Amino acid sequence: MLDLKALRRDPDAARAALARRGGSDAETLDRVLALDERRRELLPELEALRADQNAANGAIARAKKAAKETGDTAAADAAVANMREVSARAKALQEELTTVEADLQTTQHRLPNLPHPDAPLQDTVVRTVGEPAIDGLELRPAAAGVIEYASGDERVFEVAARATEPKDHLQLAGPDRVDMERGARLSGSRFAYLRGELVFLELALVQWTLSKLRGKGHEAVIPPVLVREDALYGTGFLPDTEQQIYTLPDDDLYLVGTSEVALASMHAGEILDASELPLRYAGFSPCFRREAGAAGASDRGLFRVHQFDKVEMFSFVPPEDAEDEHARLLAIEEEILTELGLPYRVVDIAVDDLGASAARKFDCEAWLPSQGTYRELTSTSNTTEFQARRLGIRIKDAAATPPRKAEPLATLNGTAVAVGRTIIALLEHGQREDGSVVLPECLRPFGAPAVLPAAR
RNA sequence: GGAGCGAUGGCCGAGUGGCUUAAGGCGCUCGCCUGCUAAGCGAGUUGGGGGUUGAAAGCUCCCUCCGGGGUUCGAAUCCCCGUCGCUCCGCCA
Repeated sequence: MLDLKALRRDPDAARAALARRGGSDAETLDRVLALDERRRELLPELEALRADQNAANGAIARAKKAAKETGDTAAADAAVANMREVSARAKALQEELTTVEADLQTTQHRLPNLPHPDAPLQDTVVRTVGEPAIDGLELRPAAAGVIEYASGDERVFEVAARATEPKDHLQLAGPDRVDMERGARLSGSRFAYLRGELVFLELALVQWTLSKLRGKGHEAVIPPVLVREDALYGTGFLPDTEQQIYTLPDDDLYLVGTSEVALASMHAGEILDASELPLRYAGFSPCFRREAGAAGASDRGLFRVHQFDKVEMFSFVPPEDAEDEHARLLAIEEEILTELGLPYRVVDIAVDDLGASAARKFDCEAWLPSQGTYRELTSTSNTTEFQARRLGIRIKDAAATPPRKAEPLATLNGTAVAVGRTIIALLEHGQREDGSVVLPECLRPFGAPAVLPAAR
């Protein structure tokens, strides 16, 4: 949600920023401004009547008291009759105001966040890190260091010219470890059983990540994944992505598509003292997505499923620190990919693809050998004050000079590990000629096997 | 799933239709007093919206007793719906 006062003060700036997203936000903005104006016409009128009522209140009380003693109720009755009229007018005004305010709120909720001025018009590769090849197939130097390429360097790698075709994750895992067929039989397409060693790989991945994040000040959280509508409106998923969300109509609950929803809502309605910030969390939860209209053969296996587990970073910071925090979350995502030995690139996401709540978003895309391309593994968004304003999360600093009144803070989110997609990348990159898979050293202390035997 | 009880300021807690503009206490802040500390005395202490202003300060009005409706000239107080908490019964991984 955007700041009404700011919109009122400088509507053209907002209009220009929204125009970069494309779409018809300008009309919505005009409607918001018109409703706001109407609201501010009605308010003083109604408040004047209220003041009358308050003033008359004591007088009526005294007249009633006097009437009780003297037995003469005429004065009291006249005062009441007079107020009856005022009250009727106030009631009519109140009704109109309520309608206008409800209308204002739903209209305001339709406006997306203003994009960051640096958010590009097209997806832009910021940097590419690591050699997009496969250790186990010896298509890459044994101890390849981190290689950085300049922004926009879209180097083409000779993936075709190799002795052995890389296998994809389904071939490497085999139907006993990623069981799509039985998953489909149970729940439909895009559901899978994860079995055997892969379960320990997931748990190791999760615990390695949570431990790392704890060291960086992110408190581990397992949140509810069934939430009320408010949480989805508050985080900007509604009204916007309803076709993507599972609902339980009998209970008025929704299955979250990411723990971002639950983490952002954790402090809904709270006023936090500046000294408590930053608040950083790492949520671990399943995520549910309907993936309506996402049919496509390129998303075989675990890449795009209706249910997956994810470790999500979430930060509450003062608005002026949001950009630094965004860089920090991105750096953690890159650190994780690097330590897992995955080549990746960072993409600055185009304004028209930001989603309602983000002002800026970076995706980290890992190289998938079987597809010969980079695919999204993680993503981090700076949602500035957009979510906090909807959720009523504010920062206050009484100790500051001058004292800082309660105002919305900034929220940011970033994927630490999307388990399914990370497993895909780990399998494909660790594969050896015989079909076995070497897993990253760092996961072993957390219970991951050193090597996954070849699929039967 | 059934039955009952409850929700008041940072905290405790009074308040069953009208000077409640929410008593009283605790905590906190400031001041006075004071060898120091404690005690004592005095003042302050929810959040939000509108108007005025270039902005801030100030001034002013309104709202705010879990949330939303209703009754009434007037609601913390009465009625309805919802949320959350507690107790009992039933069920249960």
